[in-house]
Amino acid sequence: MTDDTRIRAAWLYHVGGFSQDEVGQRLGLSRFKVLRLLSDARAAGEVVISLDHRSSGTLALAEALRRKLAIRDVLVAPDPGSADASAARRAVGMVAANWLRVVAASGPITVGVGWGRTLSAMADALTGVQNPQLRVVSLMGAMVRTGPEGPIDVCARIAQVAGGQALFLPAPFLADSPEDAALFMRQRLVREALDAARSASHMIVSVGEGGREALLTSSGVVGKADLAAMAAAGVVADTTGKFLRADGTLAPVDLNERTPAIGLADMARSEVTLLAAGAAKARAARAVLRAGFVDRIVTDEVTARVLLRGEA
Amino acid sequence: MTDDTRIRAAWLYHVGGFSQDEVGQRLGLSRFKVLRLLSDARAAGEVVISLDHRSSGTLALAEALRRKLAIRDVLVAPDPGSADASAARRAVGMVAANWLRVVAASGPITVGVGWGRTLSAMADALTGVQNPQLRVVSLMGAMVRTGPEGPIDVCARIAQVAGGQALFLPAPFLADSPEDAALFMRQRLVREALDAARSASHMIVSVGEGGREALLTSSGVVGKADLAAMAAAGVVADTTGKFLRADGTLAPVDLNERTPAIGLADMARSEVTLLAAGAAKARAARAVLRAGFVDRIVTDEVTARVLLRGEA
DNA sequence: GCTGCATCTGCACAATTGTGCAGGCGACAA
DNA sequence: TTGTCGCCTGCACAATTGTGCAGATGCAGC
Repeated sequence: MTDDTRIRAAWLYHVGGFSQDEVGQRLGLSRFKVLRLLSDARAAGEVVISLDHRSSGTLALAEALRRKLAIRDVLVAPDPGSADASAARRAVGMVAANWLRVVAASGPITVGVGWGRTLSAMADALTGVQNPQLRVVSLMGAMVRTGPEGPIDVCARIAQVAGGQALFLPAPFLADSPEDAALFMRQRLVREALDAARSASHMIVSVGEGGREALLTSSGVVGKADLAAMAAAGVVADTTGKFLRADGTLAPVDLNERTPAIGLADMARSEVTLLAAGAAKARAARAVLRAGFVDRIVTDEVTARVLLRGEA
Repeated sequence: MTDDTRIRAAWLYHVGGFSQDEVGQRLGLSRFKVLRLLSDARAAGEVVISLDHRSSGTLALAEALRRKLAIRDVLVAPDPGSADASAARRAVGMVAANWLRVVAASGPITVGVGWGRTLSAMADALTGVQNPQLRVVSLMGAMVRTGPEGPIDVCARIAQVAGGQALFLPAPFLADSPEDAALFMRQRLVREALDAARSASHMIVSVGEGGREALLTSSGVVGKADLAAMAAAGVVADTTGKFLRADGTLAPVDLNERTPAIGLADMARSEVTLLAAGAAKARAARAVLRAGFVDRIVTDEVTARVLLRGEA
């Protein structure tokens, strides 16, 4: 009913080339109704605009960065202009989605995914994949107060657009003690999920800054005491529930023993794509890159420049 | 230079969410310049909007038609509204492109393609495929005065977006006599192309109405005498250089011996997708369907209804 | 039935986008 | 040097699209 007219309106407008007024006449709706229908359709992902990122400028930048980092592949989204980090996330998300569209297009394939706003943006931009043999596995435990960027949501949304299967890690993102985390990881169902994650040919993760304004902090997952421990241990980045120092090594904090998730060694065995959107992530991204398990980075132009400039 | 600013402007506008005015300020261009840049980018296929066609209405229609025709698959594009046939072609082209995007996504695959305005629309709408192992083969000979809808153009454009390989049939679409056509088909290079075409796992063809206003006539390929012979023999459709009667059998005209192309038997062995855009094509499409080699039809809502209503 | 709450609708107005056209500018030939 | 031809640029104006808001409508709970 509404579903139908929405799609019909979108076709009349985008393919038929009618004005919103004309669409309204044909469908017996007011122009305003059509206006809202169209924006709904865009929000629902029924209408997707996707664009090329291969300008000569970004290509050169990507190649330079690829050489410097000595990794397999670098994709750079053009600078979307605003300092607003959400624009950078959308840009990186779109480029990552276009890449994933090709990778996950067909055949039996397992993809491990992290969480966060950039991965959420990627899920938003992802369309046109139809692969029932796609398995999407969450690489870490779940949050409690979970928005669209939580581990479960991101994983489920990606699986859903492709018509594939989603697998979650049935454990909390952060356990109260290392012993509890170990207990969780011994559970049969958790082990099954972890095994699936370890078999993933591709992993897509993002990076947190480990700071005060980071999503991990603001979402209330890590508390005050943990924050202090992180600062003391020199944590500058976190991915997949692992907290790293600037040199890419695991920081000596018990947090690293308290997150049920796959380990860094598992990631080294898979083809890992790192999403880093926004220059504020540059330092953290550098730390993750130093850890040595990243095969491809997708980032925006500004951040790419910062990474290229940075020492060593 | 221009290439670069065009893409940059597109990102600022579509991803960054700036108005054309603001984009102009950032890039040091006038609003009008930006306006033109954006429409260029759309024309160049750097910006693509694609939309879902799965409304409940068209799904029901598709399923009904699938049962009636007893073929594997039916895709119905929502009615784009105008009686204008080019809108129908765009709609069908977009749906077909979305289907092909999935099919041709990866792995070594050979796809045979026909020609015409609908296939050209499909090529326009096709993006996001990146498969160097894709081989696109033209199923018939070439036209002389060839626009973007000629066999060579369609084939090359599809191959180009995917970064794959295009193979042409190095022969004219129509030879002067059956003997000449046979001579062409004995050429080694022609035989190679035909062999490649026969090995295609998928073929995508459209249908001509065989009438006066058909592209085949207006493009000057068939002359007056041939037209009369076609009328006398009851030709109502042509695909891939074969001219069919309403019952789906080859019409007794020497045209059928004069077109260097793969044969109907070859098509029966492959998975054939028929594109039929616009109700004017309904009769012709019916004839092709009766020939029995079609596995999937992509059509628009209006035409689908006509086909569904039609006798037998 | 009534009340309060939330959602939906369409309007006036604001902003953005698109178009036709006149002038400008460089290329090229005479 | 000059004419002229084609293309590009930006302007005035036209059309389309987007927004805030007031009233309408529906609906659950009393």
